[in-house]
Amino acid sequence: MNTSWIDKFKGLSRLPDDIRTALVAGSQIVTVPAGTQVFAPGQTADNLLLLLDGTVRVQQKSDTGREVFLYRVHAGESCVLTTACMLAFEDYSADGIAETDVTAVAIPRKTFDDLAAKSPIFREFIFTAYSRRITDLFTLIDDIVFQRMDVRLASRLLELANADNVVRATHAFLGTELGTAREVISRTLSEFQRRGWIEQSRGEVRLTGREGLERMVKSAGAEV
Amino acid sequence: MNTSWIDKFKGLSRLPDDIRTALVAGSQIVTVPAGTQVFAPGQTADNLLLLLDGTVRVQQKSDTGREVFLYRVHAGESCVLTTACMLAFEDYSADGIAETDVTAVAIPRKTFDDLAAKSPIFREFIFTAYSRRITDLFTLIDDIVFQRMDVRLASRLLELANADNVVRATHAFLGTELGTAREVISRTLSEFQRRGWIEQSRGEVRLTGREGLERMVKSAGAEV
DNA sequence: TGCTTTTGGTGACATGGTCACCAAACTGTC
DNA sequence: GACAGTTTGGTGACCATGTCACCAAAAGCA
Repeated sequence: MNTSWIDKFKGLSRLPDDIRTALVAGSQIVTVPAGTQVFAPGQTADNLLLLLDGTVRVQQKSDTGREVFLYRVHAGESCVLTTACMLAFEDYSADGIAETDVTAVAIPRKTFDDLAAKSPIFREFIFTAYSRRITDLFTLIDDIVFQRMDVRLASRLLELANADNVVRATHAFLGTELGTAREVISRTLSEFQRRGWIEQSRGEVRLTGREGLERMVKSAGAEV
Repeated sequence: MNTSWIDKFKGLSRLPDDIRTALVAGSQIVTVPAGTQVFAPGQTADNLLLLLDGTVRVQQKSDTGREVFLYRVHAGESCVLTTACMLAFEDYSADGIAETDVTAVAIPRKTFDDLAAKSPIFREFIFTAYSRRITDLFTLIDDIVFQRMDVRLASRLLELANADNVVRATHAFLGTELGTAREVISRTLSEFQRRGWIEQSRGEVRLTGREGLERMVKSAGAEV
């Protein structure tokens, strides 16, 4: 039995051998293609997912059809919201989408509960994951309420850029990512371009002057 | 040993007798006066609080000194953020203040961990509490991003009004409550007054036409 | 090629946040 | 009561952002 994936998760690496064995035996590795809805309100989720590879985007759907990005689950993190999903709250309306092809460890409810009973380290791992999400949401709220749009966009561009300093995203995508309107993104990007920080082409932003963006973010005392 | 407070918490009422005894024996009832800081970043919290009476206001402090209200913990709910506080995340900056005199059950870390190991029902109670907070934050974010200020204020006034339809709060307080500026509250309240929905006096808003406020809230498909 | 869809640009306008002030209402002190 | 200081609320000007109504260019497709 291969337990090697366990060490991808910081909080789990200290698990004793018997728990590691139980965890691996009681779970399975799954892959889901990009675009799959990993969880959704009303849909019973009977697995806790630990991401080995890829990213999951968690977003809030409003009544009016618009969407706000909440957070992104990366490899090495767990998608605790699926456990909240298990509990099925009435008015809750967030869903999770695989942004890329995703490989994950699926821990069924029974295994999850057994381990939570037996292992203090596993418990701490779960509580830490919950707390991390909560504090992430705190900083997101702080950001939305207090931070200027141009700073938030600059910060997000730096985050999303690949090794070639290119962000592959439409203005509309960046809009939902920051919970704003496409027009606002268009205007702000034009301004960035005027300052020589970026070049634009359809569906793509090329960062030609990271320093400018970084300066803007830093001088605003930026959160992520 | 008096275990009667346990039944104030919906998720705990199903606890078996031995766990009830352990919970009561391993915790104590505390009271804190209004205005006390219940938890804060950097401050080690070694107790999980279950509120028996009073309310705790959880708010985010921004770098610039402004504050946003995040949520309110009521009697019968647990203040799970103290557990997050135990974990002490770097960039986390929310604090909790007793808004009224508060009576609470303080569960020290050791008892908490013992019970989490022994009782599936206790575990579920804790996970439910976490999930509840997370979904609360989701609806808050949705509200901030999509809802108009006048609707949010109307909704909040209805919530905060006492039995006499009076809200005792300054404009500045309502401002932090909704994450906006005092001036915006002043303007919006003037408009409500013009429409005959409220009367104002210093530090006090009297709801003289709840129907109008309720209509506004309902027609916006309102969240809390 | 022409038609449709996706993406991006733009002006006009409404809402909300910020700033600078002022005025009125309370508080405490003499 | 008179006075000064503090708290609370009101207001106009201005800027940032969200909304709406269009249009145009680019890409996809029959």
